[in-house]
Amino acid sequence: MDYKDTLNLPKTDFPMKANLTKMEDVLLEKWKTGNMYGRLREKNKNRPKYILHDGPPYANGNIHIGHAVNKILKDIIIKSKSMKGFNTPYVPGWDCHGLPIEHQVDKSLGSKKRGMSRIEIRRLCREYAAKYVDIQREEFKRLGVFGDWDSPYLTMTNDYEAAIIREFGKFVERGGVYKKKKPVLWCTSCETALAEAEVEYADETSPSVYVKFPVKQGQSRAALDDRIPSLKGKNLSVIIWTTTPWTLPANLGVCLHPEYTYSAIETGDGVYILAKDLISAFLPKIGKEDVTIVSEFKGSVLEGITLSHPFIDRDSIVVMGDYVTLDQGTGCVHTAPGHGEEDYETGLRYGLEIYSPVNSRGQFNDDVPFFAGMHVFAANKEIIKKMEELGVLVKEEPILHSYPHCWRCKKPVIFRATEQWFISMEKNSLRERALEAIEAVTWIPSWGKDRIKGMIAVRPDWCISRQRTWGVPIIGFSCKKCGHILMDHKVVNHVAGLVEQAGTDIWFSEEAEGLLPKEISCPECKGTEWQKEMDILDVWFDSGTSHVAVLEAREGLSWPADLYLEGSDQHRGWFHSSLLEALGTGREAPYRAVLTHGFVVDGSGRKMSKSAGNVIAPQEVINQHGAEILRLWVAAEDYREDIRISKPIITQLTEAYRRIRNTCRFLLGNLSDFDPELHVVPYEELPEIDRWALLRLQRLINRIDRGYRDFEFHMIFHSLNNFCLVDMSSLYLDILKDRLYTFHKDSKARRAAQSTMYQILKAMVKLMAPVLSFTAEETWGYIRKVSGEEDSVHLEQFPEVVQEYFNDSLEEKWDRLIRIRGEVAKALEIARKDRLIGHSLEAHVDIFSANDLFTFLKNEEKEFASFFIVSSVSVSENTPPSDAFQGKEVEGLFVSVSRAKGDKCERCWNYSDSVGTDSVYTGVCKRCSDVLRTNVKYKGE
RNA sequence: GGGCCUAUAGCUCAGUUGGUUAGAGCACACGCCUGAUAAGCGUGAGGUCGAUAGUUCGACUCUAUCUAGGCCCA
Repeated sequence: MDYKDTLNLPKTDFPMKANLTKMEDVLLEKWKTGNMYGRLREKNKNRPKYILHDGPPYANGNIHIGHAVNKILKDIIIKSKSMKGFNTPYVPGWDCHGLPIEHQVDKSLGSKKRGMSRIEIRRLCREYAAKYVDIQREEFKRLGVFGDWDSPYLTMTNDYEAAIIREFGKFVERGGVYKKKKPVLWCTSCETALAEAEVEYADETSPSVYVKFPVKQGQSRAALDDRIPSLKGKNLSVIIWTTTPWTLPANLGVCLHPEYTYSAIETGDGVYILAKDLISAFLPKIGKEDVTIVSEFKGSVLEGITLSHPFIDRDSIVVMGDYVTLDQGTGCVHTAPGHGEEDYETGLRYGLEIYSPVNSRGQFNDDVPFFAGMHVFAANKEIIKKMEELGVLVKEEPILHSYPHCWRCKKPVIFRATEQWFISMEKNSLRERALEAIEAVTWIPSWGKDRIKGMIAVRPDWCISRQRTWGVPIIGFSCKKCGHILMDHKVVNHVAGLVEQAGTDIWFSEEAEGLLPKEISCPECKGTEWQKEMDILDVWFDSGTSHVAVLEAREGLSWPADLYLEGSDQHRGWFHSSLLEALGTGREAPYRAVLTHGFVVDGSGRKMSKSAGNVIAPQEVINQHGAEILRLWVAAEDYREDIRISKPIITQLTEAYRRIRNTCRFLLGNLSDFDPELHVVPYEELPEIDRWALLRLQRLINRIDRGYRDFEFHMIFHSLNNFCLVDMSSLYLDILKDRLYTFHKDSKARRAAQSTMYQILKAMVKLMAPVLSFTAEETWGYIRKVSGEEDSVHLEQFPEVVQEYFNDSLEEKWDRLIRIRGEVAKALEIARKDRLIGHSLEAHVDIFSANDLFTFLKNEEKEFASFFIVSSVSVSENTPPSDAFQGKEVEGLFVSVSRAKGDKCERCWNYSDSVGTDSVYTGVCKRCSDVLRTNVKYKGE
């Protein structure tokens, strides 16, 4: 007789193999048609809000793995906060303006761009951005991210652009904006400013020159002589080295490192000053082998000394800068604040003029002696000639180095100071207030605070102007008559009103008259003719205002955000600009907490790059394994550090996924005939092992709750994984099989097991829902609901811990029992090796012990057979046989394994003497025949 | 070159205020089972805790330097 049909084997349609890509598509469709996001908002509308404000990705290209990490983390937080009882609206956004898009449009236009108007180019940029918003939106949705995808925020909509302009107006109103010269990369052939992204570096030969800057007689020289008497009376010059002789007419200073040692050397052509470490490299240049060192001193000694410009009647001041290096040259850096980034910074520090006597075509202005009208590159030769005549040229030689070139015309570019717009860090104590505001924010991890503080503390004023087309215009007007800049927030707000209706295109289509309020005259000269500004705003200003344009403006959201969550590069980016924008307009920090994640790197910790060939695209993982695996990966990794991804890591996670899935499947299969409304056995009546399982579940709930609370999602994955594996699969569920399969279907013991499993399954599925959103939802669909439960797990709340289930003595006792079970397993394994047994049910186990341990074990004797999954166990105080297994971790425990007595029950596979005693069911044990007889009775009724 | 950060088994992670032989799961090896079956169970082997020096009775833990890597600058 085959007894298999008389067992209660697991039964479920829940597939073992997920076929995730397909299942995910089905669920995405279900969530879409069922308006999942809308239902969540409706259900939670009266709950306290938790606002995670989305940092806008740039609307360019497909999403990469970093985007996926960011959005999945946000989604996990949104979903977990929602299940924790918060109302969690999530409005995704995109950053739509800016150079990279304009760049792409330029590229596709090629030479056609020349004939096009700004309006036309802007239209193409807008279309380009809109296209990628759509593409990325679909890609983000595919990840299973819940959000208001139908109405995201875009920095290029009229209302958003108007908000940007009003915010700019607030800065104007508070006097925080000013206009000043600053050097920018400039192409003299295209006559345009270039961004760093628009230059290409290529090797170029330049004339490098060593030039004497004579120390000027006078007060500063006298002071120097006092400090270093050995220099007194000497013909003293500081020697500079530069590869751009054409910038010498704009020289206003010479920069030394304050800490380096400089030497004054006697050359026969007067005393030269240069860095000590560079002397040996310098001497061959002047054809010397040896020189007398007159004196040595730190660079700081020379600070403020006045030098004479080598060929113009002008002073040059010795300044200090720690960016001076000893790689090459003389350690004395020619400084022209109008022609270099570092020079500019230094110039600001020392109050030097930002002097740049070069026009847009690269020609020297008329006020430049000798070289007026000459193109700067052509002037190099002439300047060298002039210096040679004057005897200030020490040495000239060609040098091959990497030099920036215009990406379009391929010609070398220059640094040229032009008028730029700035937000002052000092006006209204912006820097100070920002630093204070940082203190009030929770930074996770905590070092984020130091990082952003360090940046805010030293950053220069915020240059907000860009000489570009695709962006929000800087609302500024200058008087055509006297050049006065109109700084009036009322004017700015007037334009904002126009933009709200017509978009920022109106700035480019209308003349100044059409943009200004009526009857505006110049406060300086009473002129009424105005010139509009053509620069646009830095895109960081755009995204930096999102807290206003989105959080303040949108119904249902609130200000400030509870959380900003982006990669750690955003300490300089969005966290930074948002903070300055908010403080600069009189608010506090726009976020209560800032969470940062690391960057995705490959399996060996290297950054991903096309050239290294180690890029893994999210689409690749989704198509091959499913978005769920990507989500699990994000949750499994400690994202505060670099996040590694590789094929083996993904493989490992798919294995872990299967394990979790299979545990759910087993639970479902064994609950097929369980109706929670009819069959629940109350806690008090549960066998101890079931109560232990529920206790473990409470621990899991606690741990996972903490994991979500502290944003430590890898704890969640590991806890869940371990719970499924260690507590459930290999222990509880393994032991339970006998009870579930062989006991009477309606027996209390079996219903008790099912009651426990039912609780465990439901809790597990809820706990994993924010991470394994698809699988949890799929599983939820197979779980029998009780009234009041939702059809989607995402509308549910997390399970609450039941304090009653905690029990220290129970926990202690079971820890001990599990350790003993481990010892028995070792003994069984030895018996298996000796071919005494195969399956553990073929074994009888004798346990020997004494004293307290014996008492403890004797008490549990009856439970041990099922606990160890063997046929029988006896506990005795006798002396163990000499070949007994001695406990390794449990002192005083001896285990002896023998063949189980009796025959194997054909039904439950346990060995017992009772097999064959029943007159009808001859092949089974007493326990089974009892069940079978009851079944017949049931059937007969 | 500067600021911030990271380094524990092949992989993903634990490791409480410095205190016994550094833990888990996966992967691996060997075995069992065939009533979770493209599943399940057991046992085992893996680590001078990136390197070096120091503080200490004692360091994975504290300090310094170095190496490798990441982000942001220059």
